[in-house]
Amino acid sequence: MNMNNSQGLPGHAENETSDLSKARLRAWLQILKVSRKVEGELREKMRLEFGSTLPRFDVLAALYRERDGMRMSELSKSLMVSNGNVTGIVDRLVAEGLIVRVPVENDRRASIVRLTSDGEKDFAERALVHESWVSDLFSDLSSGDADALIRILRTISHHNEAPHD
Amino acid sequence: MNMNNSQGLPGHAENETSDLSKARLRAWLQILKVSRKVEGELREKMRLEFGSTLPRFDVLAALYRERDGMRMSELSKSLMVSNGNVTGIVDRLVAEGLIVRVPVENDRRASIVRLTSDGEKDFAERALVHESWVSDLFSDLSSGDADALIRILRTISHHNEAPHD
DNA sequence: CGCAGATATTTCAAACTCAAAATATTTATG
DNA sequence: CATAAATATTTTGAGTTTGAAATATCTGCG
Repeated sequence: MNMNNSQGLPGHAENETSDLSKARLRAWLQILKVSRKVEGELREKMRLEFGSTLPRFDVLAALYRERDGMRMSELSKSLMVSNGNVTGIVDRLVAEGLIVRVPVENDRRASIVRLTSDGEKDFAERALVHESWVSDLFSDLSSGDADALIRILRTISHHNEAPHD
Repeated sequence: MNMNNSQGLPGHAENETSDLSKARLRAWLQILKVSRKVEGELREKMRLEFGSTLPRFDVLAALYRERDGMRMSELSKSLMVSNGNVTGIVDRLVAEGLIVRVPVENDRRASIVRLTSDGEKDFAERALVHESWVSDLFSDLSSGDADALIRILRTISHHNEAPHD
């Protein structure tokens, strides 16, 4: 699978996992812990305050950034979830009148999803409240630590990423 | 909901969200991104290499740390998922012969779940491979950054935590 | 003892999620 | 043009997840 000591650091060929490997595992478990805790809190607030869910919020947020709309495949790629998953979320948001499916000229396979004016208005309000929830949950995070966190996490998320042109 | 500027820093009563609030939101979005990416990769490897799933691995891991077994409620609290959720996962692991339910003396409502010897053996092997996967995914994370990451994330996960005793 | 409230777990319905298969359409290739 | 391969999306089946309701049991109080 992977060779221990994959950075080529000096060391002897041992079979136990390295200290570095264990530190990385601890880091991952801590990410998971924070992620679950925060998601749990946000989900509950979403439900109580908006009568909605995180996945729906995520779709609205993506469409709010791309006001001209996105294809289903762009949405699923942007949210890092499966294609089939997005279909169901979009169905419900359409039923709620917050988004619409628009056929694409010259490609009858595809459709573009975009916010309705209701969806735009609703999301704009929700986004402000959502940001305040996050800021509250992260109120122990200083500006410097936030920057450090972002920098470190970026090195992880860029792992094995194709360099763009 | 929350007052802007909840740290009592100097500033004027403005309505826009603060730079700090935005930095925290970006930090949260980055956590979410890494978390989803890593979970996705681990889920796929889990499925291909072990024919199993992350939630099942998480339950086995919790029981491996508590060799004497755990109650359902302890499990769900430790994994930060709902009670009903654990029931289903445990049912499947029991069917696979990796764990057992043991009745609790003097409390017929509760049961204790613990690894079978098969479960213990299987998990011990899987845990090593799992650690190597994580270490590979985090191979750009230095020892110092891992420690910094853990420290910062702990300040977040300890937010609003009841002081013990 | 009797029984109200607390506790532990399961069941349930709805939503989310994935991977794979199915469908529909477009593009490329001979 | 025909049709194989590629692309975009939906459908499907299994599993996970939640929150609420249902069950079963225990505890404390009169």
